[in-house]
Amino acid sequence: MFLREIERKWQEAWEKAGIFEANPDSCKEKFFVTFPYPYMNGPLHVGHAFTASRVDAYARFKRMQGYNVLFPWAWHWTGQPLTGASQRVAKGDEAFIRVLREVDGVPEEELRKFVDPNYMATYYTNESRIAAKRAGFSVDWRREFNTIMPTFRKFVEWQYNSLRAKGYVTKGTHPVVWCPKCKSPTGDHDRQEGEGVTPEEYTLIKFKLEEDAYLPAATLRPETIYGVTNIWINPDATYVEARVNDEIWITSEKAAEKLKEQGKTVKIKRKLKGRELVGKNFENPVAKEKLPILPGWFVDPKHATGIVYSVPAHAPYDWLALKDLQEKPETLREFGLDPENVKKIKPISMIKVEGFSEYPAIEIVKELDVKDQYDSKAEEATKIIYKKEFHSGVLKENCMEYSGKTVQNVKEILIEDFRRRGIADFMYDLPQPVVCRCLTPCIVKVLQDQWFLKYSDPEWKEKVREALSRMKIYPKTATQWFLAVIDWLKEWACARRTGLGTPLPWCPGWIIETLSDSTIYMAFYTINKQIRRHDIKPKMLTKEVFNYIFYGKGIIEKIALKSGIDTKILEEMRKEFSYWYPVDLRVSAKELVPNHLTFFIFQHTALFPPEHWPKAIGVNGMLMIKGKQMHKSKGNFVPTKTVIEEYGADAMRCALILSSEGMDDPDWRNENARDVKNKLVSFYNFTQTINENAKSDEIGHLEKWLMSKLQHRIIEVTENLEEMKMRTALEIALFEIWNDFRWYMNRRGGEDTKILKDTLKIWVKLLAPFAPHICEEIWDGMKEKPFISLAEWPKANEESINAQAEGNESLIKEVIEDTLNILKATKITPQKICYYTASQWKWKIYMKILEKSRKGEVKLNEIMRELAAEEDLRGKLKEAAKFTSKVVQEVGRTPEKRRETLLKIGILKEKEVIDDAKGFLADKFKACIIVFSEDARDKYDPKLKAKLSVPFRPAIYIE
RNA sequence: GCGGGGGUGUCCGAGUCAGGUCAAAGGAGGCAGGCUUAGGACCUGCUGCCAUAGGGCUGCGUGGGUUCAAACCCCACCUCCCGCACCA
Repeated sequence: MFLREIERKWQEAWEKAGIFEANPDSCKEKFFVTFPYPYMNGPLHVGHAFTASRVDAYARFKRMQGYNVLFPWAWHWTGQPLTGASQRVAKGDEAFIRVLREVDGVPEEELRKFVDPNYMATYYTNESRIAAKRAGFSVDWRREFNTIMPTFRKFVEWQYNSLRAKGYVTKGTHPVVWCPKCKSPTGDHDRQEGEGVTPEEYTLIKFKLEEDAYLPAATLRPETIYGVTNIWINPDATYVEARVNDEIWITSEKAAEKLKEQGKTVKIKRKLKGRELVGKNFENPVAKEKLPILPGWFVDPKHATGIVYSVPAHAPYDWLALKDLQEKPETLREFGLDPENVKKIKPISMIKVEGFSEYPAIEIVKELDVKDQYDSKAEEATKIIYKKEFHSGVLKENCMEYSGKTVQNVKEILIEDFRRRGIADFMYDLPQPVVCRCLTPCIVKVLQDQWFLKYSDPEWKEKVREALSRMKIYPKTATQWFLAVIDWLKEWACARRTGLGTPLPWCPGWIIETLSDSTIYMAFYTINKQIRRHDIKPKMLTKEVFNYIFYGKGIIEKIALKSGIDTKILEEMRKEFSYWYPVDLRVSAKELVPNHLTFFIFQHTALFPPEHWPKAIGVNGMLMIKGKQMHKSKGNFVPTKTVIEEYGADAMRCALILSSEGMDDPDWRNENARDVKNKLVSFYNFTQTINENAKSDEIGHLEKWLMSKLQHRIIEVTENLEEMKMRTALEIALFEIWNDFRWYMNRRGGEDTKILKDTLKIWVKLLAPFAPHICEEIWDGMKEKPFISLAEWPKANEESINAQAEGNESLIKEVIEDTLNILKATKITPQKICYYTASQWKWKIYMKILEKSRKGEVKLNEIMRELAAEEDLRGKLKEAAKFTSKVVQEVGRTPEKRRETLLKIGILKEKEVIDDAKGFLADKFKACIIVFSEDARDKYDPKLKAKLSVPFRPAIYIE
C-alpha cells in the first residue's frame, strides 16, 4: 500500500536527518512538551495514541513556528500490575495467558519468559517503541528511559531525599482494606467482591458498665447520644471481655480481632454470650444517667463492635426493636427484665427536622408501613431519616452545649470534643463485605509507620494554587477541577511493600509508590541524553550532582572530583536542564487530573523555584471503543500497531484528533479511520492533479477571493492550535479549506491556475502537524526542500485579505440561495432568471446609514434633511424616505460585527459581479441569466420586481 | 454523599463566556444524479414542516423569567457521564 510506503520512507528520512533530536540552542526559543509515560504491562493502545497524537501535532506546530521543540518519551515500569501479571503467567493462569496471546499477540516463546516481570516489560516496551515510531511521533529518542533503570532510580532517590529534607514527607498511620491471607492491601482490582468499598470511620461511644468496664457502641451519628434510651446486645452472639490499651472493653469477638489490626493492643480475658450482658445497666457518659441493656437480635456481631446504642426517636431500627419488646413482654422474662420498666421507655426527641414532628423514626415507620425490625423496608426508612436529619436537622435544647447547631456543622466538632474528653474512641470497618481474589474476607487494617507526602499542608496547597494561576490550562473548564482537587487532596501514602520501583532511600523494605515517583521526571529527560552518551554510572549520580544540575549549587570541581563526572559534562547537563526547563506543556487524559497531574504541580512547587514550574497542561477525554471503555478482558482492546497497519499513521492520527475535543471522551470507530484514510488519499490525488494541471497565470477576483479566504483559514487554524483545540484546527485545515478550493474551482471552471499551487503550499503546511507523512510526500513532490516538518508555519498576510472579493462571492452565494428558495416555493422549472441590482442612490443611503450607525443612534429626520439636499434624489424623495426608514430599522437590528464587515466591503459593483458569474449561474439553474440595473430603462420587468432591490440583495424575477 | 463535566437536527458535533448575519458551521448517514468494468473510492445537488416569489411555522433537556430580540442571560426542575485514593 502506498500510504505505508511513504510513511516508512519519511520516518526513515527523519530519523536519518535527526530532525527531532533537540539540543540547546541559545539562538532559538525552546518549547518542551511531554506526554505521561505509558505503563508497560501491555502494548501501546489507541488511547495512548490519542493523547500522543495531540501532543505530537502541537509539537510539530510549534516546531514549524520556529521553536526549538523537545518531545521526549519514556516507559513506566514501576508498580504492582507488572509483577502481578508476571505472577499470573508463572502460576499458569490460562484465562490471563490467553488474553496476552490473542489480544496482545505475544508469541509463545516470548510468553514463557514473562515469568520475569522485567522481561515482560522489556517485550512490551520494544513493541510499543515500534508503534510510537510508526505513528510518526516527533520524539527525541536519545532521552528515552524506563522507570526502574538504576540511573533513574538515583534521580528518584534524590527527589525523595530532597522532599524529606524540605519537610514534605511525614510518617503516620493509615487505614486500608486488607487481606489477612495475602497480607497486603486489597485494591479494587484485587477484589472478588466489594468493588468500591472503602473503610468507614465509626465513632465508639464508651458507655460505662457497672463493673468498671466499657461498652464501646459503634455509630456514624455520635450526635444522637443525647437521645439514648438503652443499648442493644445480640443475646446469641459471642462477646469478649478484653483489655484494650489500658481499659477493659466488652465487644463482639470479631471486633476484638479487628481492633488488633487497628493499632490497639488487645488482650482477651474471657468470652461471654451476649445474654450475659442483657438486663444490666450502664451509664450514659453525657447525661450520667443509668440505662438498661436490652436484647436486640438485629445487631450484627460481625459489624463494628457488635454493640449498638438505641435512639428510638431518630433510628427506625431502634424504634422497631423497642416496640417489639414492649409488645411482646414474654421475650423479656428470660433475661430477668421487668416488662413494666421496658414499657416505660419513651423515645427522646433531640433533633428538629423540617417535615417531621417530634419522632421522625416513628413517623417514617408508619409512613412506609414497616412491620418489624426484620422488614427490608427498615433499611430504606433508616436511610431516609439519616439523610434528612443530616442535611436539615438541628439539635434541640436537650443537647447541652451543642443545642441549636445543625447536625451537619456540629458533627465533626462533637466527635473531636468527645475524643478529647475520653468519652469516645474510633474504629474502622467496612460498610459492606469485601472478599479478596484469594477468597479470603477482608478487614480494615491500620498501617503503621506509613510514609506520606503532606499534600494536606495548607502552605503547600497555596503554592500550588499560585502555580496553577500562572499556568494555562486547556480546556479552561478543567481549571475548576484542578482547584477542587487541590482542596480535597490529603496525605498521600507514597511507599508500598510490593511491586517494581525505587526503594525508599531512608527506609529499606519500602518502595516508592508509582504515582509518587512520576511527578518531576521530565527533568530527567533533560539530562538523560548525557547520562546515556557518556555512560554515566548510577553511583556517580550523587546528591551533589543533582543539586548542581538542578539548582546550580556547589563547586563544580569538587563535585566532579567526588562523583567522577567530568566538569564539562556536568556543565553540559546543567546547561541542558536550564535550557529546557520548565515544562511548557504536558498533555494527558482527564483521569489523571485528580492524581498525577495535580501531584505534578505539587512536587514542582516543592522542589523547584517558580521559574521552573510547569507552564501549561492540556487535558483530554478518555478514549472509548464504540462507546465503551477499552478493556483487554472485554475483548475491545485496540493496539496502536494494528490500527496503523490497517489505516496508516496519518489516518489514525487524524481520526483520533477529529473524534473529540476538550474533555469529551473520544470514540474510536474503525469506519471513521477508514473514511479519513480515503479523505487523505483523495487529498493527495487532488494535490497531484493541481501540480500537473495548474498552468494559467490569471489573477482575477476569484483568485483574490481564494487568497483572502486562505488568510482567514491560516488565522483560524493557528489560533485553535494555540488553544489546543486540535479538532477544530484540523477540521478547518482539512474540510473547510477543501470546501474553499471546491468553491473556487467550481466557480471558475476551465483550466487550473498557478495560484492554486501557491495556496496549496500553505494548505499542506497547515495539515502537516496532523498528517505529517502524506504532507511530507506532497511537499517533496512540489520540489520544496526537505522537510515540511521544518518548514515555516504560514502567517496570514493582511494585504491578501480582500473584503471586496469576499463580498462578491457571498453576494453570489446569497443570490443562489434566494433563487433556490423561490424555485422551491414556486416549483417553477426556470427558463429565464432576471436579477435587478439596486440603484446607486439606494447604495448611497445604505452606506450613509451604516456609517452613522457606527457613531451611535441613527436619527431618521437628520438623514432626511441631508438627503433633501442631494441632487440626484430630486423627485425621488418620497421613495427615498420609505427606503431609508426601512434600512434604518434593518441596520438597527444588525449586529455591530456584521455592520463593520459590510462597511469594509463597501459599495459592490453588483451588476458586474453577477454578470461575471452568469455562466456559473446559468449552468447551475439550467436557465438563461439576465442582469439589469434597477435604473436601466429598457429592462425586462413584467412583474415590476426591480424596485424591490436592496443593496446586497438584488431583486429576482423568474419565468 | 462530595466534587467535576454535559443534554443542540437521523447520528456525531460547533455555537453559549461578549444575545441580533442562527433553520443553527463542519462531518457522518440518507436520497438523487454524474464518473466508472466495478467500487466502502471520487464529484455535484438535496436532506425540519408548510408555501406558485426570496415568506411563515416549529425548533437547541423541561418549565418559567428578563429583552424590541434568547440555543446563548437569570431562576427552578429533570436527566446523563466521570472521579472519590494509596491504585495505574
